[in-house]
Amino acid sequence: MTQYYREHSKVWVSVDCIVFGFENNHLKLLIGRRQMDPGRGEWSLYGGFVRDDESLDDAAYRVLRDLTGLKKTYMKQVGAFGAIDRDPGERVISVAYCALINVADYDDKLRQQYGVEWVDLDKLPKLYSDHNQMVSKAISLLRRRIKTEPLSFNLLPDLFTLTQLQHVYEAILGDGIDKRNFRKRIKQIDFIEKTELIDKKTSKRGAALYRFNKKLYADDPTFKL
Amino acid sequence: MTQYYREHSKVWVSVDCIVFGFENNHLKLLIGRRQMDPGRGEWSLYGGFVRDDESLDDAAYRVLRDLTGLKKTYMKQVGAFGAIDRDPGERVISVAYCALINVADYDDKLRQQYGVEWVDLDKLPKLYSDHNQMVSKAISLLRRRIKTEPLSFNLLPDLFTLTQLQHVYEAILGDGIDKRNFRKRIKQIDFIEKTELIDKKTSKRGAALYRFNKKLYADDPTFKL
DNA sequence: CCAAAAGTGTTCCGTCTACACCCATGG
DNA sequence: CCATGGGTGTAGACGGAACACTTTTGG
Repeated sequence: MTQYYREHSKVWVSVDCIVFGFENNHLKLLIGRRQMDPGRGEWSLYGGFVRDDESLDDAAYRVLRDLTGLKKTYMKQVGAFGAIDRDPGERVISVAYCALINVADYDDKLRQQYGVEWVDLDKLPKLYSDHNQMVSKAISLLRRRIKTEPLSFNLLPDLFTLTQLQHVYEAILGDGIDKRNFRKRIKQIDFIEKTELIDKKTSKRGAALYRFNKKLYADDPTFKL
Repeated sequence: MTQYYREHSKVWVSVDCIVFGFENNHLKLLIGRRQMDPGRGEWSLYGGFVRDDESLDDAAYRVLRDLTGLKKTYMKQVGAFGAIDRDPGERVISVAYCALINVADYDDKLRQQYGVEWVDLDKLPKLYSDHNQMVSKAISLLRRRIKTEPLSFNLLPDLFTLTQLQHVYEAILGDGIDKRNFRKRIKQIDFIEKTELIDKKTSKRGAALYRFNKKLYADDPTFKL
């Protein structure tokens, strides 16, 4: 039976994590300098090889957890990248995953330890291999999904102001949104709850803090911005 | 340098083709009985292993061409499937691809020779391994994309009637569309050209035949049904 | 002459968009 | 007291959905 498999050759399979964050009203990407050959010193996504005892998804979660210490992150497969010479060393097929994390949850000591940086998405340098393509695909997926799935909350703290939320949408969609229209729409969404708490950090008057109610969303998972 | 790779293990990678067709106003899927172990005799998508000298996309095109003889088909990656035990024999990661073909272009002798059949999508049996999941994902991708990309033409002959076109949309989206609203929208789309030809096969009165003008679409690739 | 599919417009309603001013507060 | 960001409503435009009858012709 294994004869059937043996006729064919195996390849290395890796996962690469496209980690988005949100800071100073800008989308950021977590990238670092490659510390191994081939491509040593080039900017690169953070990745790792898939092991025998883990699924692709598990591999992606492991790689992200290794890097950030974060466990329950939003993660979605972007796609498999398999050009013959995409890796300059050997034939490696890579499966890209897109993660959305709250920058504040990421211990900055750990970040420095791994030598990765938050880079502004619109100042993204040339990356190793086909990583720029992966990022492009991730962004276009993100832009499409943000309209029908409550993704933005993954980029924010548990409590956030409506202005922050609006800035996330603007950063992802790439242009401005009318404040009144935005807030009108948000008000109609049950699972975005206003709390009694006030955030005084960003303004003198203070802004109401909101919260994403996961349970309410699970009850009625319809979303349309 | 290769030391770096050697620390990790390789896996088999295959591609599986989800081939959609359209016949008798229904979406059909091309599936066959597996002729090898493991899973001999089970219904299955048609697939093959990725070779050293071809990219993932090339592998998918090769597998589809082997099966159907068709070269310039619409094809899109659906995603990578990598559960540890998804293949009952060995660890195999599979990348699923979705193809849309015109049933009439597929030589029926060839089809029989390969022992594959067109099966109504809503009568789809239990398939081998995780192939049902692949199909589900392909359909949901298709439903989303059909609204913003001119995909339906791939399932039809070069010349088609508006009624046929409408049936394709109904089959994919899964419910009825108002004829007048549909035709109103189609009329606004420049790259769907009315020809002087009349199709008399489906009605006594005859229906105008239309054509998808690829060049016009390439000039202005905006589409919204 | 009739069955069967092709073809054709209008009205209504809900949704999206544009738009400008007052409020509260810390410094 | 003023600079700064927070918060609010309305009117007009637009697009999508509902809806029924006439035309053509092969048998």
